[in-house]
Amino acid sequence: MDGTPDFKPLYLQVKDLMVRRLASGAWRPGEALPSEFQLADEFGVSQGTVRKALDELAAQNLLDRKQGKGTFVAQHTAQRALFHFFHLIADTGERALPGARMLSLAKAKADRGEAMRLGLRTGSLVIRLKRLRLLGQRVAIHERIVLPAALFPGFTDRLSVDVPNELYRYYEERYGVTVARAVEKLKAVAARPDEAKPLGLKNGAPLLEIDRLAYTVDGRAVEWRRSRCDTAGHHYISEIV
Amino acid sequence: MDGTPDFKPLYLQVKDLMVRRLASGAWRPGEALPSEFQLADEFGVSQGTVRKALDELAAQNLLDRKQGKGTFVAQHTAQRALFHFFHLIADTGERALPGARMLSLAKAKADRGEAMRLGLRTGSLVIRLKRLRLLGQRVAIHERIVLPAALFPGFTDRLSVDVPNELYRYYEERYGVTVARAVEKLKAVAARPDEAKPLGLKNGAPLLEIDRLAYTVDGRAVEWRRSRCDTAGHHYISEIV
DNA sequence: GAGTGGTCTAGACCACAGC
DNA sequence: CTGTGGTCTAGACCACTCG
Repeated sequence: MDGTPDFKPLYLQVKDLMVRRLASGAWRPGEALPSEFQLADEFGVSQGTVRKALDELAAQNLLDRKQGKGTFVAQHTAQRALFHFFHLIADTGERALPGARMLSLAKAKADRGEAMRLGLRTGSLVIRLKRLRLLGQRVAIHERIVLPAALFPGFTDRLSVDVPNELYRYYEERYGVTVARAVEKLKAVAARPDEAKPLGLKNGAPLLEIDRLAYTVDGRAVEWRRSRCDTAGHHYISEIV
Repeated sequence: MDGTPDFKPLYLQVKDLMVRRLASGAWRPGEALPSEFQLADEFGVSQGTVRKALDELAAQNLLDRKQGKGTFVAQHTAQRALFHFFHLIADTGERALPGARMLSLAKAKADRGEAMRLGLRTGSLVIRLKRLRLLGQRVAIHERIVLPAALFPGFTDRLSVDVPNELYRYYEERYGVTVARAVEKLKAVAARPDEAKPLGLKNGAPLLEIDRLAYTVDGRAVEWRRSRCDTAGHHYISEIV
């Protein structure tokens, strides 16, 4: 009747259960998981099967395994932001997290594009955030960020200056929203007047547009971010293996 | 005296031996490897240890494992080119390999930049190739490719029109040079006259520059490619996991 | 030394491809 | 039916961390 073979290895079933725990917040970022043998007992499988599930989750960067210490729920640290979620680096090879200067922060009703990308109904409330970012000393990125307001209660009540530079860590610590995965679409675009001016460029200057949708571990879109970057002296790095 | 702990798991030693076979051409693209048990016998380890080495090589896309059939050396097919090595896709989500139109093909002495990137001595011979590429029906990419001439004997002797669109497959089949890995650096740049004209753009129009260095399995750089792309209606995709 | 993850082994059985 | 890779188990031992 169906056609789907629907055979699912044990270790994948175990993995699904673990993902559910991560998504539900039963296991929180930074926490240590029970040992492999404890988990094996709990799930009624052998330690080897648990290990295979854990290894896959670690490969997806959802867990951190440390020999001799234990298995920990991955956490958004500065290091992770820098090496995992920020791909713009200086042409010299140096990496540094860019500073940020807030331009505006407001709550509004989602337009069609925002609603579609974030999986909301048109008219749902979203938080819109604009800021400039600095590569080295130079203002080089104009950034627009859109969040579903329902997931971030009280976000706009805070003074603009309070919203920190490292947003993913902030989402995680303050709202329990962990970004696990993102898809970036890159284009070259011409700078518009409102972007060119703060970046010290002429209208029409080439900018690298990075259009990012970020997702939680259970697949909900939680942030839409569009960064327009002056890539003089910097580049976006992408490794193909 | 030394400080390096230098403990190396068996499966990594086995993996190294296998990589050497791949690099040497003892195992050629498309070929089937011996079965896990045969390999285990040959290397004097258990089948589980061989499996772990094979799994890592498969994860690096150096091998293809097919249940019920065997383990095969990865090969550059159109599919692989499309999904693995070509990241420009239409904004609609459609993917298609771009056509190519050769502009020029010549042998010359490497300049400093070419020599440095390809790990050659200045003055070594390189092959320079320029072409235009089509996204859909539109000429949208201006591409410059540089190869170490020593690895591709007779390349420039062929009529330009003979050099095929899918270069990586051609390198592999004709010269036994397999591209296993690449690093791409992306920037937004302004179109120069010689680029703008064939692309039907104004001077200074924004282009996405993709600067790629491609490596063999044993880490030698074998191609430097710089593509400048008109990204109207297309984008470069990058997934962060 | 006790506890954790990492490696290695050996054997049984399952899913899949192809003759 | 046979051969391949894929899963699952159980047990031994190794490397690392920390008290």
